[in-house]
Amino acid sequence: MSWTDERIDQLKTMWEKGLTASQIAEELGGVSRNAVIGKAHRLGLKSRPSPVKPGEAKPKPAPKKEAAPKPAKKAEVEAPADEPPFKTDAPAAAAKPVRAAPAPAPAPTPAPRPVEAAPVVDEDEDDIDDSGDVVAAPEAKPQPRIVSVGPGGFLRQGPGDQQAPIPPAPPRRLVPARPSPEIADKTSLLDLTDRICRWPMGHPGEPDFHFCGEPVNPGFPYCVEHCGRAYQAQLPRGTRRPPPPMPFGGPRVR
DNA sequence: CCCTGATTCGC
DNA sequence: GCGAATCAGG
Repeated sequence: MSWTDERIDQLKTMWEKGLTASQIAEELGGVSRNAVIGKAHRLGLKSRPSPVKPGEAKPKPAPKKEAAPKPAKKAEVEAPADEPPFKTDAPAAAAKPVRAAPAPAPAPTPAPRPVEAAPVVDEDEDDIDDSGDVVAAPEAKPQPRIVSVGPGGFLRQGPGDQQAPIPPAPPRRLVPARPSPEIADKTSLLDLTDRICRWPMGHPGEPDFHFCGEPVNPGFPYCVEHCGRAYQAQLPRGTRRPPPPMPFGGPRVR
């Protein structure tokens, strides 16, 4: 896998959202946790609480690379005696750049409590459907853990991932298993071109995962509607409009 | 042990 | 530029 612009963008988004490198790697697929971290650093986005002690000296541990079947090593030339070696242990205040600020005051980035997207309310049938078969709510889906981040930065998580507050008693009817005839002509990964919107609908692995498929907003990878979602400016709190409704199988605006 | 991110360094 | 190997803390 290579780092396409899209993947880089996803990486950035997820990284900034505080997802772990593992989660990001898993989400992106085809890359390892290390790859994600490495890329993140190369991109310049770093930081985030690292377990490694920052203030401690970093004695370069002898590179125990066992894999050194390479006889031809580049000659390591020590710096000539241009400069008299400073006493490395001397309190040279200006001798070396101080790298560990004593008061880093770790950015109090409280894991940005991802707000669970408002449940998709399907109220078009309301009180009907009480005829005959009772649709037992599946309740606990074996879904392991799903964390997806759309290009807009919205973050969605699996059920068991967070949110203790789910006390509201489960309604008797959750999802009336519907055949979903509208998912017949979904846009699959293979259908993607440069001219059709590649905004993900649903999540990889789910049976109805597909892409938007609308004609793109010229110059962008998404249609006009999803460009609005992807390139939102962070509005100040309060001014923010609540919920771009998740248009899963929803209204094709246009 | 598991997890995490940081760093190094051969490719 | 990439990422496995390695390090190091929790």
